[in-house]
Amino acid sequence: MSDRRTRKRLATRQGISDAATRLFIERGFDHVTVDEIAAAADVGRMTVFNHFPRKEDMFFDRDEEGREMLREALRQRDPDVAPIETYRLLAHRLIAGRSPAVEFSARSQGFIETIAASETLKARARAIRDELTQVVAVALSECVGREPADPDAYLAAGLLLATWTVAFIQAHRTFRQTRDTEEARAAFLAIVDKGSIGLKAAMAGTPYA
Amino acid sequence: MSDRRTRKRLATRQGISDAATRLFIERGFDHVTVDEIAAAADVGRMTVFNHFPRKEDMFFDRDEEGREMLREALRQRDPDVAPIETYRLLAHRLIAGRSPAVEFSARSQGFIETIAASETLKARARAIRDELTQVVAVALSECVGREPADPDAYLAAGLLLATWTVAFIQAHRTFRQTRDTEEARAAFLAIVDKGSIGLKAAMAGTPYA
DNA sequence: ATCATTTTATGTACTCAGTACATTAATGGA
DNA sequence: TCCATTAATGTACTGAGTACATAAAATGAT
Repeated sequence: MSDRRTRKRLATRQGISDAATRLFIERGFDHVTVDEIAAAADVGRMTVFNHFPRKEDMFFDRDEEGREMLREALRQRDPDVAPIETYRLLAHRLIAGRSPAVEFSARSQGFIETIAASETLKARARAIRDELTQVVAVALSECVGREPADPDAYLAAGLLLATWTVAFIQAHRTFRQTRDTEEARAAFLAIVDKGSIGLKAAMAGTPYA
Repeated sequence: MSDRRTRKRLATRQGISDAATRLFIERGFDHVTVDEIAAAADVGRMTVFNHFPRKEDMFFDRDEEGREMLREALRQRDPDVAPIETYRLLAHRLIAGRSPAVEFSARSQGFIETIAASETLKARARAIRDELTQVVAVALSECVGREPADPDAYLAAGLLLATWTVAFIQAHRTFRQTRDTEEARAAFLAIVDKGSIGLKAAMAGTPYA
């Protein structure tokens, strides 16, 4: 088994990502050079680019998990529950389960502020949001047996991600002002629920609602 | 009057933007250098950066018009029509009026494909979408006399821009497949109308619906 | 018209992300 | 141990964007 190899490779990768993320949060994304990251992680500059084609990839290193979560939610859904309702329930489950994906804490605040301070990181966050929209659209259409390019699925996915995005941002705003995690969670769910009402109305008559 | 100065400045700016856009569409955004743009526009390289801080600014040179249109729609609205319905009517008006903002033609197809082929241009397109969302959220809250950070306004704006974005993309897909402008227009309005139903449901009980 | 002022165009020299390509070194299997 | 594979690294380059200085053009007042 060629295991030590992969373990070492992953360790190197993690070391770079950790060093980079720490530096980004400390000093801001745009005030950290790749050379400094390489030095901090004690690797060569090219090793950094070997593992992370773009500088911002070191910060958003776990974005595949989000995609997988959204796919998995529909894959394991209760057939009696409509896809859209499944996603609403997922939001509640993530909050109840203290999922890091919707965490409102001093730590997550640091991440958010780091992103907000950098055009590059904001751009990547938007790209990830678009990817998630695609994932949901495809998962939705597949889930009800429609073609992958079904316009209804795209509208549903767009509305869903818009809702979650606004919910996330507003919840973080709430947390910033109140420093109260529970209040932020409540704000998140309130907006998700409100958006779900709209989503269901828009999808009335389709298999998604 | 210091008019020739501004006229010359604007002419220089327009010349750069025109040359750049032509080259971008011809050869792809990433295969055109700023030096080539400067040469094509017959100006110095620094003049390019003087007018356009970012390369992609030369392509998206008229994005302020979109913001102004969305603000103006609410400013001049019929008080008997709800803000959300105002935006639905705006979409229909733009289509009926053959507005370049929602044009489906071989020319617009060229623009879209140029954007789709470049991560940088896609990133800027997403940023513009976010800016439009902000504009709508602020305009909406202002329009009904709520605070500018009203969560309902942000949700409404998010859902609205999500709807328009999906409508625009799907309509362009329709056009690409059918080459039929009218069919693309119909697809655009169908999705906008469907989204509006959801938007109204989500905003039920607020002054926005 | 001429000169001083302001604004616009431009040149020089730099930083830094990202790429192409070559090379070294570590690892695993035979 | 020797060979094949893969990871780490070095060198040299391209091209966007910045800082700062300068030239050139337009303006207004005299």
